[in-house]
Amino acid sequence: MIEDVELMKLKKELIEEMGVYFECQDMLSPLSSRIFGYLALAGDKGATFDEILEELQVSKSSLSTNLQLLQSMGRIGYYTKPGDRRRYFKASVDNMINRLDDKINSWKKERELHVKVLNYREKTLSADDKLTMKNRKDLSFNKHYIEFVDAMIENLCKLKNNLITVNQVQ
Amino acid sequence: MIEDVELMKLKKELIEEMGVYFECQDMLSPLSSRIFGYLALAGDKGATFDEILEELQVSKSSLSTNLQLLQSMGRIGYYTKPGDRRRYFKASVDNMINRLDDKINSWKKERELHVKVLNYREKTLSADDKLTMKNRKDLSFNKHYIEFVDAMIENLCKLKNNLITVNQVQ
DNA sequence: CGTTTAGTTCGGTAATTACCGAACTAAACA
DNA sequence: TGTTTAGTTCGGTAATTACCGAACTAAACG
Repeated sequence: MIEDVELMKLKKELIEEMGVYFECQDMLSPLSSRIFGYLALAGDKGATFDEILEELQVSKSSLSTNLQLLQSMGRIGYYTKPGDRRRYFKASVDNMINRLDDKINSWKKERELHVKVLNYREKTLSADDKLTMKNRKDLSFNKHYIEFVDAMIENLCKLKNNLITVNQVQ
Repeated sequence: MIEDVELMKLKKELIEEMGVYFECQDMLSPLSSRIFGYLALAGDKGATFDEILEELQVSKSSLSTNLQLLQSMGRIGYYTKPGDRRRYFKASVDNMINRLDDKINSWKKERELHVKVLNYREKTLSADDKLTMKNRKDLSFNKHYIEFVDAMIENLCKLKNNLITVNQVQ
């Protein structure tokens, strides 16, 4: 692969853009999210410790710590080649699916909380309160939201399984 | 509304549980997420500055700052009553829908990034590389993921409009 | 067995964030 | 017009987080 200057610039920009996204979206440290972004670009062959070091210009210790962090979260893994001591870190399809699982679980938690809130609100509203239009609307919104979250979870699971199937073909 | 001891304890627990959730999920400060949780429980009538102060036991300045933050994010609003200077802060249905919008936008960003990564990867892979099974599978996963995200976005939008409609009835 | 390679561990520091108290403002009340 | 109410603003501090360098380990190589 020939790395021309333009492509290298594009790479740096993409890593930074993904970095910001994962930082906010997945609550990763700045460095963790840039590593993850870099590995997303590196694709199937992954990248070695030194390659990441070179690209991101950070200390060995920070890189080591953040690679361990990402591995413990199930976001990356590594493989080795016989006769080569280096690890090839990569964000595999399995890791991507782990990330989906996290999203599914967070919707499940959101559902659980909504049920608890609805429950609490029904307990605390007096019989009179329940008859007012505002409150009836409010509670019905809550119920609809729970149904909505159910649909979301179902969809996520379906599409996750879809991705697994596609990946397993051959 | 009579606040018995048991119910108060349940309330505190729920606020804390939501607090932790929103902190991670929506990147809110600890206090912001607890305020939001409290207002979710308070429901349609909302809560005054002093009521929140009393419940969460924080300083006026912190409360003020975090209320402004939540308002600027579109996560809460307030209304006033004639002859009552106090603001009644609340997380209305509209605010909940704003939150959904944020989620939709983040999926859109995720889609955009995936397209960019796919683009980059196709550029950097040589013609030979593209023929290997691993890489073909890898790129096809990427394409499937984009389709998957499209489906997610469509679903979120549909269900958001659903919620808006339900809310507008009367 | 000494040296190189490929990381890891540990202690510390710089930067950021979250929160606080005190002083302040602006409206309303007496 | 002075006082209360309902917050806001500002400067500072405590806690957390992110990162770093230096010393270390464990495997492999010569």
